[in-house]
Amino acid sequence: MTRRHLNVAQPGDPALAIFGVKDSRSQHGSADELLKVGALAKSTGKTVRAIHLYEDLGLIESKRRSKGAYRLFNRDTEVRIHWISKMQSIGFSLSEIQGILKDRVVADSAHRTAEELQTFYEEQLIAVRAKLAELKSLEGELAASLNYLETCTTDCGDDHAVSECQECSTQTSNRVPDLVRGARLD
Amino acid sequence: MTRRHLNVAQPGDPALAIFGVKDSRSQHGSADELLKVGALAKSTGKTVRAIHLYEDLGLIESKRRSKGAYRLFNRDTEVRIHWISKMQSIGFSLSEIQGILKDRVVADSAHRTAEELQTFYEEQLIAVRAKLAELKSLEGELAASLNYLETCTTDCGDDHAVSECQECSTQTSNRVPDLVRGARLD
DNA sequence: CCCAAACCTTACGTTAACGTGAGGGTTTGG
DNA sequence: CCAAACCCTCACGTTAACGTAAGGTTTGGG
Repeated sequence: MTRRHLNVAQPGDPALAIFGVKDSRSQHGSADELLKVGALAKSTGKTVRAIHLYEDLGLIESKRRSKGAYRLFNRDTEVRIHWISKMQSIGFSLSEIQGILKDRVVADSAHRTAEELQTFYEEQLIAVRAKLAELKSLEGELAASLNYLETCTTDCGDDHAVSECQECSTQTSNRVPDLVRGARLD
Repeated sequence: MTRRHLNVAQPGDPALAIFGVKDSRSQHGSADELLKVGALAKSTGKTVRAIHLYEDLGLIESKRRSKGAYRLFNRDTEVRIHWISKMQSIGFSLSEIQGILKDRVVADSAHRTAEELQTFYEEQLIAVRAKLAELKSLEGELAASLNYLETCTTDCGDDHAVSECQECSTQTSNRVPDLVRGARLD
């Protein structure tokens, strides 16, 4: 009872099934298709430790335990973990992911749950678009810098000391890309 | 001499000036325009501690110290720090940023230095484009999920238990967006 | 000249996301 | 049925990027 130090959704919470799935893949495999943690780790590219952590954080849940207390997961957990990986690689923290999953309301109302998810994903969409904008801007800056540097390496003629770049006569624009300026020291 | 535990570029390294700047802003203010750490912090939105850290990591450098050892930075450090912030917000770690700055070769050859930077930025551009692709994919998934959920909240009619979503007859597609599937529990 | 505000160095604390054993059961192929 | 391969539960270690506090010096306006 006092064992869990982490913010975990009550283990007693009914394992909510949210939004229908007509998709066939998710309905099969009732009992035998269960994975032990090692197999799950291998198939998801995560470590056993990571999977344990995710469980502690309430991000995943094992269907049941073997007689010897081995965790047994069903296949859909792979989907969940891949999703987690994706979210992570995009910049979400585990606690943010936790937030997403917790957001699946407790009240057993499909409409309310759907609305909550909608609200959440709308916010996420805005955040994602902001990140996209930033990255695009960086892409542009990188391209500009490469362009600038290209001129340096092809049009500059004889090599010279870096300090002489101060009086460069090769570059036509007087605009030095931020990524070049930023990388400079003064 | 044994005081620095961090990977710092040799303090003795000549403060390299890389690539010319015709831009007027960077040529002015010889001595009086210096900023104390507090002012720099305020103008960049960083904390004093962070700035000290950046200095220890060799990401920035104070022009000189006052008689009482106060750090005095020149204006261009603001540019550098804003650049650092941008890089961070996009997902680069301080040590990666360190890598970028270290990459400004020691050999005093403008051509070689330019080539190094080029190589580096080319890699970065690829990485950035990969991240962009991932984010775009996520954007699409979010949009699809919102679309799916929109149908739930508007076309579904009477409210019902979440578990009944399993036999949904409202959704026309049999494809449940990953972000909805991923958020489900089984 | 005086004192509050700002700065200095040193060093321990913190959150995140696992890594890495320790000590001890469980499974399973041969 | 037995050893190798897995798994379990603690629980402390680690890296990153600062936060925070302690104890002392420097600045600058009144």
